[in-house]
Formats: sequence, structure tokens, C-alpha cells
Amino acid sequence: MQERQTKQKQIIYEALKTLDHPTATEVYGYVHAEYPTVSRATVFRVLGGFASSGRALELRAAGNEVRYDYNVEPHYHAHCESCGRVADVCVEGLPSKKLTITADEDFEVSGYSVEFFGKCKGCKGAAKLQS
Amino acid sequence: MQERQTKQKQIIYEALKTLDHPTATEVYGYVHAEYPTVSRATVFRVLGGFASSGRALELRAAGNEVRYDYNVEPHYHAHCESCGRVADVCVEGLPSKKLTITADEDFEVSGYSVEFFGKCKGCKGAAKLQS
DNA sequence: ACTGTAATCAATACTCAGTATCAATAAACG
DNA sequence: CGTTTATTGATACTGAGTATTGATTACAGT
Repeated sequence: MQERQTKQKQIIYEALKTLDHPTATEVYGYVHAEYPTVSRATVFRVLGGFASSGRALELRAAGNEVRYDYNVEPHYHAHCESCGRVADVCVEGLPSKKLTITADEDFEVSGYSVEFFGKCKGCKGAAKLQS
Repeated sequence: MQERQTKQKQIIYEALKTLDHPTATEVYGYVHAEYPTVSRATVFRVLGGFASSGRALELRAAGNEVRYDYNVEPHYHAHCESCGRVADVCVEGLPSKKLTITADEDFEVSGYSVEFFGKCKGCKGAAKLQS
């Protein structure tokens, strides 16, 4: 027996689709409002499971908390420098996976990712709240 | 009066130059061994100060702890997927800063960074310690 | 040198994301 | 239905980073 389908997983996946690139904590807040018995550990556990089974993407970036994306199609993300929110971006002009990489010591580079920064809609106008 | 030169800052900067892309905790360990009175909070504070004054780089990547680099010249880093260590890499074939980026909502993209993954010297051979 | 004062510090309590543990629960399957 | 075993809920824990606060200390002005 492997990978059971549980009500909690359905609930959490629904939340993941409803919310926009949420953190585990945001998913927990959303889920917990309607299903108070679903525990925090379960949300972290299930989201991690989604990520490692390829059912969701784990967006680990820039010191912010980990965010999740139900859209597993390859696409790029922009991270808001103010609030940490994530938006999808379309990019043109990226190299065609043909980079010559030389590490100082013998470091075996197996891949790379590109990360975009900026200000999201909310923070663009009302900037300088925390600086 | 601003930005004072203190013995702690010197000690911490020396540690930063001696260690290889250390975390704040690693710097603390190193410093604390020789100067037991320097507190953890000071190390975090001073390293953060170095970063925001441009005297060091803050390497925030891939869910790992923040690492610091005294080399503020623009260069790329590779992050070891096993131990989190960081190595400098030379890259050729990167786009000449001319990307066309379109965000979904009006997200104002101001920059991007490229992050490399792989295995460092130590973890390449002795792989699979934690998986 | 001496002193006033703002910047800094040490110590420590705290926050908060993520993890570990483990007994209780409930899918899947016969 | 009953057994098996993946999963869950509750809760304690970890560990990086931050906030607080009273004590120090670098340094400008004298």
C-alpha cells in the first residue's frame, strides 16, 4: 500500500489552487479556518509530499519562507522584495541551457535557476512600510 | 556620529575573510572560540550591517541559511545541494542583461539573479549521507 | 587628557518556520 | 467487516534570526 488519498490532502490541494503561491502557514490559515481539526504538521507534511511527488512546486527563494505552486509547468517567478509574495513572469531572452560553468574548486554543477526580484502591485504604491 | 569602528567588527570581518562563505552561526562559532565574550546577537547584527553597507554580500539561497561573502565583486555562486556550502563559479553564456520580462499582474521586476546547484568536493564523493 | 553622548555591546528572552515523536485514526484491500 | 499500515493530530522541540535592555565604549568637542 502506498500514497493514500485522504480528505486532508484534497482540502490542502484545493487551498493551494485557491491561494496565490501561498506559504505553508498561509495554507494552514486558510484550511484551518474551515477545518479547524487539520493540524499544522499535516499541512507542512502534505505540501512537502506534493512537492516531492511532483504535484506542486516548492519555491524556495531569497531567505523568505517556502512557497508552493500548484502549477508544475516550468515557468519563472518574481519575488516581491517587500512582502515576499510571488508572481509568475514570462521571460524572453534566456540562454538556451547552454552555459559554460567553471567552479573554483571541483564543484559539480548540475543545474541552475533564475530568480527575479521586484515590487508587487500592493507594495509598489505603498512602498517604504518597513524601511 | 555614525558607524563606529569597534574591535568586534574587526574580529568578525577577519573571520568572514578567513572562513569560506560562512553562515552567521559559523562566524559566531569561529569568533566565539577565540573571543568568548562576543555574543551571537552581535555577530548577526554586524554581518547584517556589513551586508547593508555593501561591505559584504548576503547569499540568501534555496532555503538554506543566509551565508556571507566578503568578496563584493559581482560573481556567481553555486550551492551544494547536500551540505549547503557555497562555491564561486565562473559562467559564460549568460544573457547580456537584456531580458524581456512580463509579469502577470503588474509586478515591477527590477532585477534577477542566477543560482547554481550541484555537489561540492566533499559531498560529491561521499554522497547519499542524508538521503 | 577629560567628558558627554550616541552607537554599540552582552545577555537573554523571544518569535516563528519547520521538524520529530507517537498514539490514535482511517484508507485500501481482501 | 477486519487487518494492515499510511496518515493524521497534538504537542514538544529545534534552530536561525530578532527584540529588548541596561551596561560599555568610540569618538567629537572641549
